Amino acid sequence: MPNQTPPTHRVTSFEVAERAGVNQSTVSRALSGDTSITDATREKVRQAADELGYRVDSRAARLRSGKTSTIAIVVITKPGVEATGINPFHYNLLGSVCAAASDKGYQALVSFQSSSEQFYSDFVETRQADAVVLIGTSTNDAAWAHHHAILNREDVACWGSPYVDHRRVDSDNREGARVAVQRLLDGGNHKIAFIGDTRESQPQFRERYDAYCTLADELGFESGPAIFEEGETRAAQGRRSARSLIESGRKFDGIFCSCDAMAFGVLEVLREKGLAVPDDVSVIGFDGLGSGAHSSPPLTTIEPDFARAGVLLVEFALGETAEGTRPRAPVRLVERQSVKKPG
Amino acid sequence: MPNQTPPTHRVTSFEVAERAGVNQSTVSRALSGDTSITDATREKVRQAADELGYRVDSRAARLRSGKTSTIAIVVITKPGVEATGINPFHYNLLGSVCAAASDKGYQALVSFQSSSEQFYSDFVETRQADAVVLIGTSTNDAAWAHHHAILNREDVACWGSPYVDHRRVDSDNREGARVAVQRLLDGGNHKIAFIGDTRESQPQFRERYDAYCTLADELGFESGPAIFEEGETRAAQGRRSARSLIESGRKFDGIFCSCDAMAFGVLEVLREKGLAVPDDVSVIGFDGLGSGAHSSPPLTTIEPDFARAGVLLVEFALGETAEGTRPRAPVRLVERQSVKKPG
DNA sequence: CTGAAAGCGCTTACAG
DNA sequence: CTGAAAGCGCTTACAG
Repeated sequence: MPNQTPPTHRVTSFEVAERAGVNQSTVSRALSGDTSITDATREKVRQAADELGYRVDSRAARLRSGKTSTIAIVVITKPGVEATGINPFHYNLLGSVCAAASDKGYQALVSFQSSSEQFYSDFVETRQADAVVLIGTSTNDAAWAHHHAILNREDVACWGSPYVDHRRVDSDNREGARVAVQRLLDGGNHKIAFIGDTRESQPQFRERYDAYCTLADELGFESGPAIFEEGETRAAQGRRSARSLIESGRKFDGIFCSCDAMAFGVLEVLREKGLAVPDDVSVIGFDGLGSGAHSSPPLTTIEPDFARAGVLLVEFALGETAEGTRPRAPVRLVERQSVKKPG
Repeated sequence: MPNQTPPTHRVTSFEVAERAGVNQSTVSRALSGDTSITDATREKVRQAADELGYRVDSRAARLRSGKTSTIAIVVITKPGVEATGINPFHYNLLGSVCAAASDKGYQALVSFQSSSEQFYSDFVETRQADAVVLIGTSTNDAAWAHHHAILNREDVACWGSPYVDHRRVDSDNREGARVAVQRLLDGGNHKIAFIGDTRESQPQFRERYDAYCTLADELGFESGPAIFEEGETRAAQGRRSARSLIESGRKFDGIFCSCDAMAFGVLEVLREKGLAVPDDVSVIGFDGLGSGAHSSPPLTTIEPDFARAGVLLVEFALGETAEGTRPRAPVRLVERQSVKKPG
């Protein structure tokens, strides 16, 4: 156990230098791993630092070096929604972005923003971060409008923005739709309805719907217009949309939901109306929410590769992505029990 | 639109001072809201700053002022678990801690840590933060062991640690157990089983179990030993524990689960065994997970006040809590459909 | 391979 | 109410 100096006084590199009998600059080099330093010197410095309980002050180091080694992550949430009400999708993405940042040697500075008094993104200007990643619900118009101006900056990347003309990362929605629809077809479902929010401000859902339409021609299944009814939450939208679909009299034996949160509402109404899932109608979602494992029945879904999504966002914000590219997170089928088994 | 200088050169407070015709120190005071500055001067400075696109460099400001204005939040997760597999409870808590930090004027530096190469908590030593909040799964022994030494430091607070003798914040577990058990009783269920992980390393669950035992005497319902079977996930533990309970032949008409994640597994097995919830057996959970709204049936549960929990953690870490206090987050009943209606 | 010096961009006593 | 000076604790050319 080294002699720790009492924490009354902050130990500086100067004192370490004195104790080790070297110059302050040598302390800095030794501790930062500069290869020009002799092993013997480095060891001497390390020991002195340990004995004094010295740690470099990151504020000073960053000021002098000009770096921040930090990525700001802003999570946009809906006003008035508490922690338990935030779509788990955004939490998952947050976790992945933090992990990706960390893997690249960056700290993650995160803020949750829902209403105007919280809107803030000047992390780079104030030298708090080298880049900013924005993620969150595309339904908070005010928040995205506030951040709109920075969304095409080279040190920014986002997921979930309602705008298409920007530095965004998305799921591979076309491929996801293809896998979803194919899975329904394999289960013998050929009258496939699409439930989801395809308004202009929801580009990711529009992509899924557009792909569904294209695939209907290609693969020859019965499609139709997107079904969507307003509601407070995605689950409520799902419930009302499902009712609307049923009441329309339209025939269907499969439903492709634009997101899991809506699918949960759809599942509820189907059960309530006495329609068995998957025997009467198969349902597939999109997002890969973990809670889908506990819905009734457990929800089959398309899951984006979250780890990859985090990496893509961080790389994009750090300017490591080739110009003109729109990065896409790969997707995969998560087989559970809401779609009829093939054959 | 003010004349923005090209970003080739970083604008300093010195240049703003020149343009505004004041001293550098006046710029600093004017922009930081120092009340001794005249409105006229402040306005002059503000304008010069706007015209030059000046923003204070937070690294320099923090170095000089000695502050960091940052709280580090470390989220402990299980090794090998991806973003979708992290218990949503910890995400919710993370969101609340971030919000609480922000409300107090602090930034939140967050890291997810699961395995030894990621373990790190020297945020205060390296002047990256003024305090650290640790949250996460109590099942990652190695992680908590690594952080054990700092858990009684005045600038640290935690939630979920397997150790009891430390600066921890918890749900009001006794009150939660009381509300849960009373709800079951009100629904006419008097043979109440407890399913949960009550090993020593899970103090929060032990508290719930202990309260259940005490209440059994007080309120006069049939209790019994805690039922717990090992499993990879909480859901798996819940499934195996439910099977074990059923196979034991013990009579029960109500189950109090130590956490929602296990309750989801319990619900599955009950359905599989043909036991109707809540008609044959009522089930109540603990944690207030949002996904409980979509289980079958939707799970009645005890929810801690997450917003308050976040505030308590931040205040504790910031040394604003009275000495010797163990802060407790209040709890409330979230009525859904897994417990029989009273009367 | 190491030292001596300069300076990153601010804030804060200390004066007046 | 504002100015002039000092200095927070590092890193990095520049020498040798």
